[in-house]
Amino acid sequence: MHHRGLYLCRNSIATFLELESHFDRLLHSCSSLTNLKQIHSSLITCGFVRQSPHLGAQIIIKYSNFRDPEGARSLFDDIHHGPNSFLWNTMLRAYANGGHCSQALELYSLMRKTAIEPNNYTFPFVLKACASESLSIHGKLVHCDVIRTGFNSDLYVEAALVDMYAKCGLIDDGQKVFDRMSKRDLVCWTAMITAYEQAERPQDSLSLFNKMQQEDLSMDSITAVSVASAVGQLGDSKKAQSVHAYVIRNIFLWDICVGNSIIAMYGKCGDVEKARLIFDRMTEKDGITWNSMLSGYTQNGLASEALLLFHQMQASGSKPNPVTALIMVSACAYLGSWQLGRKLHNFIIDSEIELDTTLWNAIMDMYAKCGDLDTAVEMFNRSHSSERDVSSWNVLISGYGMHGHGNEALELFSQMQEEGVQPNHITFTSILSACSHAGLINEGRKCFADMTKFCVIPEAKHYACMVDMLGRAGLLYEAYDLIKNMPTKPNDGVWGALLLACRIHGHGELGEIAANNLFQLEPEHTGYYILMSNIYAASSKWHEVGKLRQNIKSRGLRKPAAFSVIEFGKEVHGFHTADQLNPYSREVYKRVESLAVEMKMVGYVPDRSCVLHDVEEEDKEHILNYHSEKLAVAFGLMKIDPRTAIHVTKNLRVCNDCHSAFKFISYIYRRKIILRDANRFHHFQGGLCSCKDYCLADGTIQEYPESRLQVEFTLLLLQMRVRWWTREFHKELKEDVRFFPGAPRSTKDSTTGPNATTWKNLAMNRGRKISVLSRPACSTLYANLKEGIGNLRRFMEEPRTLWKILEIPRLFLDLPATRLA
DNA sequence: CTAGGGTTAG
Repeated sequence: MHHRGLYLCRNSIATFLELESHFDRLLHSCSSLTNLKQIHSSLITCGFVRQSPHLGAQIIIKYSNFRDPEGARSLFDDIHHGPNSFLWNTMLRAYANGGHCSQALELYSLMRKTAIEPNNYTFPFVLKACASESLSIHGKLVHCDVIRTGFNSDLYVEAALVDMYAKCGLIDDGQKVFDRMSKRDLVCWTAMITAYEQAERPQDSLSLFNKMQQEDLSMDSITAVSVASAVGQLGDSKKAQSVHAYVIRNIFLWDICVGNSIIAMYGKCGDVEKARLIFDRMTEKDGITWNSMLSGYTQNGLASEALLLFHQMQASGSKPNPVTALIMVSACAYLGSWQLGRKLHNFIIDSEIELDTTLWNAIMDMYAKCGDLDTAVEMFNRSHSSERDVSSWNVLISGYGMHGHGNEALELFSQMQEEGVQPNHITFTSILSACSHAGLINEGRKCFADMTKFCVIPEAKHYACMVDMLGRAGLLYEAYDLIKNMPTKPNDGVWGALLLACRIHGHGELGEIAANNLFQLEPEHTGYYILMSNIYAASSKWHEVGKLRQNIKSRGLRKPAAFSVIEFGKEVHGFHTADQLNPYSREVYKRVESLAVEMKMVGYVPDRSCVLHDVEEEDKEHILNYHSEKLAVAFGLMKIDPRTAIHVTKNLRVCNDCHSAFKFISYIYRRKIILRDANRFHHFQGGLCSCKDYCLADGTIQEYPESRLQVEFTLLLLQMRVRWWTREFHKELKEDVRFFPGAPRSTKDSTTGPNATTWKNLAMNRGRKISVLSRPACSTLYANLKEGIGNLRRFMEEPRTLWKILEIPRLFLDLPATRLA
């Protein structure tokens, strides 16, 4: 082909038109950059290049399609442009479409200097360049040129101005241009509708859409995409259905984008089934169709469905892109599945998906949320500071916070400032919640006060962190004052934090205030009714409890189902409360029953207040055993190598009773249990939890938690002459709680048994103070000890039957059997 | 001969 072109030139037979149409055909069938360069050079050789601006323009466009703006520019510079702006416009188009906005603007200013008059074609290209990099100042200057040259009533130019202002974030200026237009077509309506949608103002976007319909304009597929996206932002399932219906009625030719945006819309409105219906009906799909469906699943907590679909996607040969990777990494983070997360990480590396900062951050976050903080830290350290952005720091700060390492989080926060990284609103959410989890109240107060120094305006979520922190520490009125002085209206997060604090400290008055606000804000949220009814129950206001229960019933509300996940080798096991679907459920059921007996022997007392059903006291205890997290931990005890930690993830907050049980289990069986709940991580080891019981206790951080006291005390009893001591201790308990708090009343002979001194010594040997226990904690402990000892006595009386039903904990086997006889 | 509005992740 190349040679034929030259032949035609040499023989000079061909007319201008013949040559032009010849090259036209060549360009039409040109399919590679190399091919294009050949055509370009043969045009130069025959000297025809300067003759036909038409061909020049074609080649410029082709170059830009092959993403080679330099090639386009070299041709452009070669040509004698003549006095009109045609080729300039084409070159501007090449720059603008390729996203080379500074080159486009340079060329535009060169054009102005060369005194070439811009026309109605010039402005849309230049404005597009300004829009793509949000250069509003340049955009405004171009707007001046538009007015000066009199193109301000050209429909295309006006639409481009609207779009430019919107993309630069100057939506009001865009609206002004839009309002002044004498005639509006679908494109500029869509531009304006999209502008509001992109600005996350879905209401404005949709009301504009309604106005458009009143002008008898119907949408096309591009409008449909924006409208669907706006409805998705609203999360209004009813509106989603009407948009869907409207699209079916008014757009006869669906393209993939419409299908994709409808899938995304349904996903965001919580209607995954409908999304899947569309997905299955789409005969042609692209990468975004996948991704939209996957994120629909993950946004609705259906991570396992997402994983299944991802699997099918790979099986069908579709290639995941970086966005797919991001969605799936977050699904693993949600599930807390380290195995799956690790697999996915390897997959990303193997399939050479580009690991940009966003994806890198998501993977770090995934590891932190799967309990593997070390790997997250290592990844952070391995990245160069140039590859880090604010989110990288945020991810690690919140990771430390989740695991209860408040000081590390604070250290990272100051390190970040030393490196000149500007903290944003998310940084402050992370650092405040880290302070809250670690009980670092003064540090938290200081961070909150410093926010304005960093030009971050405290939002409701920051107030919620503060209320949570102060509230847990028992500073309920300080928390309430903070809420009252909020510059904006307190939201559900803020009141929810106060309500939780009131539950912890049994404060009915403030609890009612918080609850009444919450019932108005979120009338469908079951958790708030339950929290408030717990507060009433704690102060025996049964009438009020009944009223709330009735309220829940009449609204037809249900508590979200609790769910716990545990990994075992390559298997991932999920447990629901009282689950019978799990293949191991029989074994697990037996194990939780025996666990309860074993734990009671060392002083565990089931916390029946954690059962909210209206059932007999004895049944309550039974129900506690079948909590999803207990089932998962029991499974872990049976199946997982004792040298490795048991990792469990729960979708809701851990229940108080399970929290206490896991402390016992970690002590008795010498197992490390790492539990992720909806709020944070709990690392159980040796009878202690890393959260220092901050989530449950009355605010005083106990250096010596009650569970540990109970365990050690009971073991002490076992090691001594059991029968006798049990009886003696029982007597002692009846008299008084001598050893808590403060000094013992009298010092008995230490050889006679575990009196106050024995206790003190026991505690001292471990470098602990007993006196840190507060009075309410003491009375609970006292009651629990009493019940625990009662249990122990009953067991002692029938040791033989007991051993039969138990898998005897190793610790007991270590004890000489004679002592028990 | 050259023109304007778009979908997934956080």
